[in-house]
Amino acid sequence: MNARRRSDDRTETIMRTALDLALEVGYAKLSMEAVAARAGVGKDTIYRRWPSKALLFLDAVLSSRNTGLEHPDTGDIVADLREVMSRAADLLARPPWGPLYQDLIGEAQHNPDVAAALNQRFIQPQTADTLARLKVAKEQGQLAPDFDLDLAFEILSGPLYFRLLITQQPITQAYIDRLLRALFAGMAPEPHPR
Amino acid sequence: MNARRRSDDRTETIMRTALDLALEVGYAKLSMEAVAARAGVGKDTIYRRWPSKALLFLDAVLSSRNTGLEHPDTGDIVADLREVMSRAADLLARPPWGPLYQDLIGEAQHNPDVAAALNQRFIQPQTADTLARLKVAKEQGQLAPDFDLDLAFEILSGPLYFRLLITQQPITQAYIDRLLRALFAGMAPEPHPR
Amino acid sequence: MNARRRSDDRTETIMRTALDLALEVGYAKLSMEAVAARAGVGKDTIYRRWPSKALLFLDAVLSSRNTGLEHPDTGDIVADLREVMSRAADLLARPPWGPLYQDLIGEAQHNPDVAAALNQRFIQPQTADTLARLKVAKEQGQLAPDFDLDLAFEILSGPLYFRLLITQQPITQAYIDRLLRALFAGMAPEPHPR
Amino acid sequence: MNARRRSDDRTETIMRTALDLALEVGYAKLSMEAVAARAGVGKDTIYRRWPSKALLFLDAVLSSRNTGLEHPDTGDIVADLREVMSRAADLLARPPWGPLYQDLIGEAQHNPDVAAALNQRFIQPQTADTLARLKVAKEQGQLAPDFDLDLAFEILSGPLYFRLLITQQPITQAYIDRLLRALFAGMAPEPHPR
DNA sequence: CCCTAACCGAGACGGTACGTCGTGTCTTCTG
DNA sequence: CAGAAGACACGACGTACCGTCTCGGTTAGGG
Repeated sequence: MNARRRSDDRTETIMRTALDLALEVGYAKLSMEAVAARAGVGKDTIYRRWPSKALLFLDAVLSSRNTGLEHPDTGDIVADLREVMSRAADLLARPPWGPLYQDLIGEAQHNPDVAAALNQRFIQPQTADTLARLKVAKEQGQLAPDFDLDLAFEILSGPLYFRLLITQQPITQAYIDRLLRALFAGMAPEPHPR
Repeated sequence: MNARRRSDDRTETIMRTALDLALEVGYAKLSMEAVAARAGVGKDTIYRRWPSKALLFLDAVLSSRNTGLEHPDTGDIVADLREVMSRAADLLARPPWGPLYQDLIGEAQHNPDVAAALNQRFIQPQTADTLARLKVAKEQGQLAPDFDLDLAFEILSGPLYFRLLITQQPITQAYIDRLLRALFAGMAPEPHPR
Repeated sequence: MNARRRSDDRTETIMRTALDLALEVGYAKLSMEAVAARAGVGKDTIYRRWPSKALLFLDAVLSSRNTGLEHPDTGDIVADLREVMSRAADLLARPPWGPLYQDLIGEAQHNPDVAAALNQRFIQPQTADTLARLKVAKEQGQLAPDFDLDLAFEILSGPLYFRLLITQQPITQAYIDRLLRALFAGMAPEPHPR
Repeated sequence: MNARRRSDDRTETIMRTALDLALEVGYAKLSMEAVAARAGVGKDTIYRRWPSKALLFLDAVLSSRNTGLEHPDTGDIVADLREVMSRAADLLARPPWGPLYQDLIGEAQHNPDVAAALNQRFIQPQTADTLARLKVAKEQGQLAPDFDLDLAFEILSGPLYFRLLITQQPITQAYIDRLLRALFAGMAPEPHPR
């Protein structure tokens, strides 16, 4: 009801500053000293809140905006997935967020705390949202009763991450459509499946 | 024809030392100083050969062994893919190689040189090998003429990397089988696709 | 008239704590934070009373005890001086007071406030006491009318401080006797002075 | 014969810089960071040579000049002592050297390394020089055979240090003369000594 | 006897400096 | 004469205190 508490102000100032700097020089060259200096804050004030650069960065990235990646429900599961995948590709594979997200995942590879926090705060909610939408579709009969929702999610997500992190090929709308078509129309090895 | 040249010895000594140290303390805590000291080599001798820690590490990891991930051809494309995917999962997602491979990919996220070298020296050959095997299968009529080989490769690889890098769920034989079944038996959403 | 006021209690608690800590870790490693923490007192409560660590320390040392260095008057000026000098050497050049006193003088070298307070609160009273005793002796005819009292005091004190602060040689009873003998029997360079 | 070695240059640069800074801001506010920055040198380069600010400062002060406090020998011991004491008072009790010397002695009060080095490198040589001059005088019959040389030195030095370090009274030529007169003419307690 | 202003503990805060580590370059000296 | 050894300038680390500044929670005295 009343004004935001003093310490909260600093927390947000620091995260915003960290994000700004990360956007300017990249996560690798981000330094606690620079964040402290630009934020007009003592280093202790940062270390009191985050034990490492990695977790500050994670917090800064994940707190900075609402992802806008919630699933709509137009009644057409394929259209809805297409919509969210497109938005995700636009957001996470393009500047300014793309490099930050890549760095976050890069850091997670050798930092269990970051890996855990990233999973808990971003991957799992996003996964749960997708699975919920798929579940509704299955209940509405748009998907077969034995449709493997978990696997479907990974088949849709995996290739996108593969392109983002490994081959760095662009993730186009056409590619998303190919993926969706393969998943929902079946990728039968023979001309006439079944 | 005669004994290996002196400088080659050093190159290999350094790479082996770097690899040993990386296995002991992890890539993040690997230092050029430590490599030089343990290898009994001047730091310049390292910098003369590699421009950065990242590329030395990449070289050390990729040169250290033959991957053994070439595709067999038993005539059964699914069995052959299953075999290679299992071997890859065993090799790349488990200690001692798993963490190193993860670190390599992590480093690639903010280091274009590493990303390029990793692609060129590991990902692309591996991709080409798989695609070649798939092409043979298509020519033998095991796959439909319009079967999207590139996409198939990414649908098989993507989810494995997703689990390795993002969710850190285990990559079991059962999971590989689920993936292969989905891809080759089709994942029709409705009982009677099309 | 009634019980000591609350704030006085704190003042003494703080000084006592400062003294304890100084005895344990030395003045150089004494910190206001540590004093506050051990005294169970806020830092402001200390700063409200003393403007700096140095002046708190000075207060703590000088308030902690009565020196017991007042001059007796047995009628024998030499014996009386000998007595006081011995007591001073025992007190100020030996643990636990010696190191504290040395630190105080050390601090005074670059802190005019400490230098002034030390002079005013310890050195000058002590000097005045000695000079008063010498004056009585002169009036009693034990000393020549033109005996230079001020200089005599400095000749007695200077060498003691020289040993305490500079050469760190022990100040023995024998040394004090040598000093007194030199001063009162004369240190004639030639067999027959003048 | 050939040019000064590189590392020697840095050693001297650092000492000179430390001395300059000490003259500007005083020893208490001298910081290793500031020395390094102004000398254009990494902090490690300083720490490789001196383990602490105190020892760097000591080295800087003691190496910076020849004291010029060697004893002349005009044949008149009193005149020679007077000469050296005057020069010492001018040098050590006046800016710019006075404050530095005071700080050095101040630091020595809680730093045994500094105390030892100061004694060994400055006090003892100076003492030895004075005693040698006194010894010559005694051999020439200017001083009585039982003249206590060591004590004489301390009676001459002690009061000067007492004024410098404790009471901060000025050390005038007149004061030096009073001291010398007292020592050599005798300070008889009675009107007619002996 | 309650109210209220002063005081207090606790410790966050912006700073400064510490002493250490690793980087990539540059020197020195040796086998 | 190449290479080990390591010095070097630099930048960042994470820590310790400084002296100032909130923040609530007493606490005692005056109404």
